[in-house]
Amino acid sequence: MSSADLSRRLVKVSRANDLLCFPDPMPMEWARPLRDAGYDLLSVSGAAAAASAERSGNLSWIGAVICATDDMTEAMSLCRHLRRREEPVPLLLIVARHEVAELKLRNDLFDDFCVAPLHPGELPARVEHLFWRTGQPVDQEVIEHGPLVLNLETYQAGIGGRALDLTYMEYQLLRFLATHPGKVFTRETLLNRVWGYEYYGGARTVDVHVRRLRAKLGEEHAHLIQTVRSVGYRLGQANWSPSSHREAERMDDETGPGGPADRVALQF
Amino acid sequence: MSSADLSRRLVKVSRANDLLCFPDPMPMEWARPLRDAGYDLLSVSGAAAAASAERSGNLSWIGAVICATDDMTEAMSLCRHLRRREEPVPLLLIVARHEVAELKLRNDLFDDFCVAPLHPGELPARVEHLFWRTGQPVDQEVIEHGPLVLNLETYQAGIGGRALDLTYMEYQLLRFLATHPGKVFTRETLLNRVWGYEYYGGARTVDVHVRRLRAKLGEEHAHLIQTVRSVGYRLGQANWSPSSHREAERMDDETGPGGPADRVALQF
DNA sequence: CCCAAATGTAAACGGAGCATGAACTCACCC
DNA sequence: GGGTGAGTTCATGCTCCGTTTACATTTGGG
Repeated sequence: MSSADLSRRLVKVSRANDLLCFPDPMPMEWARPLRDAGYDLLSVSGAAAAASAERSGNLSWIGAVICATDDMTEAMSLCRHLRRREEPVPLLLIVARHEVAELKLRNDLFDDFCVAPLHPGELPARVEHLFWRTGQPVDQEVIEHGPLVLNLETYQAGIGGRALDLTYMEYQLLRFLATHPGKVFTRETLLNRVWGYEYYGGARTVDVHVRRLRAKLGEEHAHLIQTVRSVGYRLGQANWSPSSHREAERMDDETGPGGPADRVALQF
Repeated sequence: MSSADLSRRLVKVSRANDLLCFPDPMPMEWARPLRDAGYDLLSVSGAAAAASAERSGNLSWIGAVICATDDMTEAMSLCRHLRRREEPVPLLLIVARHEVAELKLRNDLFDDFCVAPLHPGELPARVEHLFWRTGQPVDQEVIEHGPLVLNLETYQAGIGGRALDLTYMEYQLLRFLATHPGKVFTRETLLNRVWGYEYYGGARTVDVHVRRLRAKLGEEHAHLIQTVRSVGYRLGQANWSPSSHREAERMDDETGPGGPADRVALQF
């Protein structure tokens, strides 16, 4: 046994150092630098395995390193599962080069990511930084949109000071809409992003959940979720020209009526 | 100003995103993918230069990408400076491989980091994720044409600061015309491109929609959609020749008030 | 000035798309 | 096993808006 192994065991006594890993087994290429940095790895084969591990009371891990280079679908499923936990843990995703562009709309599923192939030192450095900053108040823990408040840590929601008693799917749907206020999402997009890519169900499900959300928001705020006919739904009175003032600086030599000067930053 | 510049100013799909960069100039290797992703780069040579830029009121940047591969000392100095700002901005650090281990003790100086050399797509993806998790609103994609503003994400439209309540087909038609300003489209072309290639319907449908659009644009802006007799419709360059359709039609021999410089050659 | 073609205008029909209420499935718990 | 609550699906009615149709108006050529 190396001295590194020994010190890891000594450290572990005082602090839990377990990282949840995917897939099972974790490729040695990444398992080794993590182990060398003093972490213990608990590999799981997917979301189901993680769930059963949790049910059996094995909840000691303090973070997750998910490798999505081989099975992106299962990796994303696992990410989504981990995000549902009452006590979310820092989640690091490893993706292949050609899939970097795919991350764009899935930012909510992970806290940090690596691009494979990567320098051995990067992985533990990134985990370290992740743990450091999750202890910091950098990340937003609430989403506010007008009278609407979503607490991402406690999975609570409120509107106009009143608490909203939302179910899980209701919360997830509202949260997703609220993370991109104003943007219109098709039902299909919502099913993919909120229900999951492996979900196959009717699009009317979205309608029903929107309806329940509106009911719980109350008549006063029901209009926060707007229907865009033939397209989908969006949250709220989107202020759709917040960048106009920046644009105006570059267009100050434009002539003619209706120029940026008299354009107001409107909110509807 | 060239005609190309004019048209670019009138119509653009904008993501106004200024990033502070170090060093000056930013290495093309990283500047290019960031520019390609729609960011504007403001390079500074160090903390002092950033400070003077701030004093001169140039505070438009919304994030910073600091490359520490060449001058780690100055880079760290710049990081510290940015951290002292009243309104902190997301800060991404680029370090060389052999310096990854150095980061451990400086976690507080940056929000995220990259290890050089890196995949070109990683940089914008990381910036994107950084903005997402720090709660920065991602700028919306809009099309502007004079007083007309179309928000592609929210399916909203406005004219001269006033919101336009458009139906789905109205919006799609206006959007298509606005993405090719000045170009004349036959009714058949519009039916194909806006309604769909498999659409079989009367050409008068276009007329009716144009009429409704003009009505909603208001008398002041109704001329934005111009009729070209025996041909079709176009979204006009009415800023400089609002009085006469005839003049706009005969662009070949025109000697009008706008001058040749303003004549837009760009018919795409 | 007249006529024909092209376009503007108004109204009405009909269907697509959505809200709504209720029933159904499934998991979990006492 | 009954009960409860969440998620999903189904059926129905309704509103909106895209399309058509008919008619008025404009345009341009002879």
